[in-house]
Amino acid sequence: MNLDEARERFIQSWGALGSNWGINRTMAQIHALLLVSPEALSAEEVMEGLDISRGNANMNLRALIDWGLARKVHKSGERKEFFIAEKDIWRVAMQVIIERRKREIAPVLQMLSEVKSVGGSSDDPQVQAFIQSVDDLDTIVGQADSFLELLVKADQNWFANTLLKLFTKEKLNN
Amino acid sequence: MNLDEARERFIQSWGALGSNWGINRTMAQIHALLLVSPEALSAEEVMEGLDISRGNANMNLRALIDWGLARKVHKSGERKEFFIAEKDIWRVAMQVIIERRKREIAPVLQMLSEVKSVGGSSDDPQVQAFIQSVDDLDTIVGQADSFLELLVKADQNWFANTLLKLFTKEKLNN
DNA sequence: TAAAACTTTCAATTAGTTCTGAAATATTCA
DNA sequence: TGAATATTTCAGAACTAATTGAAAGTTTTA
Repeated sequence: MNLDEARERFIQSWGALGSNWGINRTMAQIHALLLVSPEALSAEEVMEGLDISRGNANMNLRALIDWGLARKVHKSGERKEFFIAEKDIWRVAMQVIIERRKREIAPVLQMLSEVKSVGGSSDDPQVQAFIQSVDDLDTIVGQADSFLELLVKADQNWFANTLLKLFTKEKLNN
Repeated sequence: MNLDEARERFIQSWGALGSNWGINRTMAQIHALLLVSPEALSAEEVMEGLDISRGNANMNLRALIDWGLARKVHKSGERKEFFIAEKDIWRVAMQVIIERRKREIAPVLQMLSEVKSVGGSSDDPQVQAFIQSVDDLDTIVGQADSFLELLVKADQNWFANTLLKLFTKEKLNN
């Protein structure tokens, strides 16, 4: 496999992954293209590299910047703006994804606490069963929420060192 | 709020959550409906309960079974098949993680290892830089994958007690 | 075995999302 | 300032995913 083929394959795959995680395909592809480009690229170059329209390139570059996954750089003597990917993608990408997930969970926790009020102290077994299910969900969704919250605060080194080592130890002990 | 309203609200919300987590809305709604139904439901009942077509119900019930989130049950004296959801919500969460790992993370790791082979031992700085980027990603994605694998092997109590408590302590210490 | 009961499939439709490209706006240069 | 260059916007087009419903397939019963 030569460099161009490898880049192409990488960009395609990364795009597919992104689209499964709530990042649109083109946005993820632009991100991939910037990641594997040693130099900052102009909007023009992104358009050509991925064969997309000016509007599309512009919109998704802006979205990437919004998300903190890319930024504009200025090349002296150049009039155009250039773009590079944030290389520390753990910090940024994970942050973004985790925060998104948290935002999605919040309304569910709200809903769960609301529906628990159903029927008050009814002893209808249907109601009992429903409340039981909802309680279980509430527990686990709550745990997921706390966990995500902690991940948001964790940084890459903390994750790599503390967490992974801990897991290894735990696993060996059991 | 009465039981039917609560169920309805629950089904809607769960459907919305699912669609953000790689499970399509209808699939998640069917799962929710089965979760809050004390009895197993027939395809017919699912269709009526969610007001969806026969084909849609069938396809998504099959998908749920595929994902290990529901199963068919047989009622004696009945000719129809009935469906019941996995009620242990921890297992549901783990099952979703298992499937998504298989479907999404595995191919990405595969791709990363393939594209790393680019140019063999070339000392072209372009190639070097590309390999560097890919290596970084490989590390991160690999760590995330290992983490998920361990999580899947862990049980809920372990997670709730050890992991969450540990995180809390870590956070306070830093 | 045949008709009834039930399940699955799939082509066509509908709904939802993303992309294009040309026009409008903004910025830079001389 | 005004011509050239660069960026942004957005309505409609193109594309993708989800859904329908009718027909084909399968299993059961009598």
